[in-house]
Amino acid sequence: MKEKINNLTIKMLAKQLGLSVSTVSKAISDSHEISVTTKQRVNELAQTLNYVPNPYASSLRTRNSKTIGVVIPEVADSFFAQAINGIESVAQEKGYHVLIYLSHENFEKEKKILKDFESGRVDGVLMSVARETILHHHIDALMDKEVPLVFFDRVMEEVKTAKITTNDYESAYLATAHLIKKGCDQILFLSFSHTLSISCKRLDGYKNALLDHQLKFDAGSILSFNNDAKKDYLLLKKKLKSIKKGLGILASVEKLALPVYKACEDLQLSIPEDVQLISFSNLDTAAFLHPPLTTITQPAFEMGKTAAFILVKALERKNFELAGEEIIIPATLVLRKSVKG
Amino acid sequence: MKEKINNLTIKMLAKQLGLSVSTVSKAISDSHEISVTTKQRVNELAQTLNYVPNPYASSLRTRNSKTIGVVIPEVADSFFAQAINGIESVAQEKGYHVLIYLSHENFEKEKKILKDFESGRVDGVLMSVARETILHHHIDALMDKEVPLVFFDRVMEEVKTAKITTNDYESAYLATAHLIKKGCDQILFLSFSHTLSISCKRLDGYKNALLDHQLKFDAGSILSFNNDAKKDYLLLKKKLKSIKKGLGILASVEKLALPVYKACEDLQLSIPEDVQLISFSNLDTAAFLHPPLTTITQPAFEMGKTAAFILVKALERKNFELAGEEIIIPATLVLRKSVKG
DNA sequence: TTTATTTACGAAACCGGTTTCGTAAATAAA
DNA sequence: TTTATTTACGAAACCGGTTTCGTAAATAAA
Repeated sequence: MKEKINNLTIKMLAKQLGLSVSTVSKAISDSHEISVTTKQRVNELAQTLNYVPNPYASSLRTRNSKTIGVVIPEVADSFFAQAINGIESVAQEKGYHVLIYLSHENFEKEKKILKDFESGRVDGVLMSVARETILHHHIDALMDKEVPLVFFDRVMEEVKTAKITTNDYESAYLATAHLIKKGCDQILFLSFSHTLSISCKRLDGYKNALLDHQLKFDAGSILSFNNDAKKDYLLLKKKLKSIKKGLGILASVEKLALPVYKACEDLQLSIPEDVQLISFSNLDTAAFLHPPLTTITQPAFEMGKTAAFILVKALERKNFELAGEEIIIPATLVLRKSVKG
Repeated sequence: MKEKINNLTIKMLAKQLGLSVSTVSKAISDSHEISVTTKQRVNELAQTLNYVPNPYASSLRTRNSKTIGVVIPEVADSFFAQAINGIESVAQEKGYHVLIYLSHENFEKEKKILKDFESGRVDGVLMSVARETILHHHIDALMDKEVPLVFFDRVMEEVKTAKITTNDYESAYLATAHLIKKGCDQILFLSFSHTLSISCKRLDGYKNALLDHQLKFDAGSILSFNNDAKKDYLLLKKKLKSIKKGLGILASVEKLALPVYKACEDLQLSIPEDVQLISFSNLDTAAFLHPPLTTITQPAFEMGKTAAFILVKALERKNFELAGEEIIIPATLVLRKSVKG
């Protein structure tokens, strides 16, 4: 750790210009109190001396940091990567900085992250909750401190704030109905959580599609993954072994699709002849998988962008109320060969 | 923008405890100057009142922010997403915060980002340079301000600082040799840049493998992509049309692999019968593409982790010299069916 | 010409921590 | 018992901006 060189400050500028610190500060922020001539002199010197203001001094006084915190479960996932892109696009345009935190699906980590935000480190928060998160007192505590928070994708219904989601219910319904239409009389639902908003809605869509098509819903058709890749894989394989032809599978999140490919390969089951598969997924490679994967593709970039946009609006408008804002951006079912034509 | 509630400060704690502000500050930072009894009293009250110190006040005085800046070209790319994971793992462990910036391969954006870092916003920087970046005065300027910077993957040779890379030359050589062994007498090199460190090294490996195997290197075999997906695709298709059987392709970055699949599909060329393909890639889905893609898989997580680790070391040790540190973590050639068995 | 207003700036307080330096009281050394 | 040292704390300056309030000089209004 080297000690930093004495940086150029407003004080030094002021001295060189024969002006007061306050005048220089105001000149730089283009205050109407300062004459055009003076502003020019100040900005010229600032330019030539390469003056870069200290953001933390400013943050301390003004109580805002031009920084937003993004809390997501993971980053190596097409959906979240694309969502970050969307978030960055508005952050960059509006001059905000983006702090990224990963909860790794862990409630304690998520709590710790939000706790830190109570310090005033960020002006606002964009968040997609962890798989483990059931309670929301950590979120409430943050919002009690007047830190605006916008959910995207994985929301907590009980928390009164903006929520940017996809039409999870409808998409799952549509996908399930599609599988039924293509001849599946049993459909496995690969579940990632019993409690996450997206999981519940997708499960509901699946259930209701079954019922509406005179198929019985059977709890045994829900296969719960537990974020332990190996165990989950064995479970899946066991399940697929014991199953008859005409099976459909709806994978409720992206990461559950590849294990199906793998298990089918292992068990010499053909997709889509033996098993038809649809997955929620934003994989670029979906079209080139073997066979190409039929996906429910979420508008990830749009969702991130919208969430960031709403948040920035809340930060910049005096009386913008987040509580009402619930925006649903529809996903699209992209038909490919993992389901019969 | 709501005005923030008056936050709990050290001053208020001090008042309630009948102590001075300095004593409370020292107690909280566990200074040896303070008695155990007093520390306990202070920490107890801090706990019960939920005191969270203002990081910007602290940053301002101590001149460090416990924040590192990460500058990458894009995030929706397996390599960078995994690298971020690696970075986050050490940041989280060591108590650093991660600011993310995307250059979108654009030099001006990269310059602007680094310029902002001259403000002292971050303690150190992790960076993978943009495609467009040729000059490095913006990096020099930052380093002149004693902000340590560590390159990973895409480095600037001329800048004297730590560099975490893969064995690009060897990997490309190996892949090319492998294609030759499998019967390719012409090999296309799909290039992403003429100037990026990784591109040059990978090209060199390719060239030398050709020469060492008595194949002539032909400038016409380098196909330059220009970050314009549509044009690039047409270019590729045109090239593939005019080519005889026994072709090999080495895609020098991940995003150039899918267009090959697409073009081959369009042109009814079989991989690997007509075209054999190897790509630098960290795609999870590589094994399930049609056909499975032979990849040079970079240790993305490790690279991010190592880069962050070295940076933190430089931040925490008095006289740690980054200039010498050049760590090369080898990639692995993963054989799959896009090359003949 | 006198009074009111506007313009353009400066002094000083402030944001909330950290650090330096000074000192009374307690303890150790002579 | 006297002197030196250590312990445990506090006052005040400091980090580098921003903001409030005050005012001389210039200009406008009466």
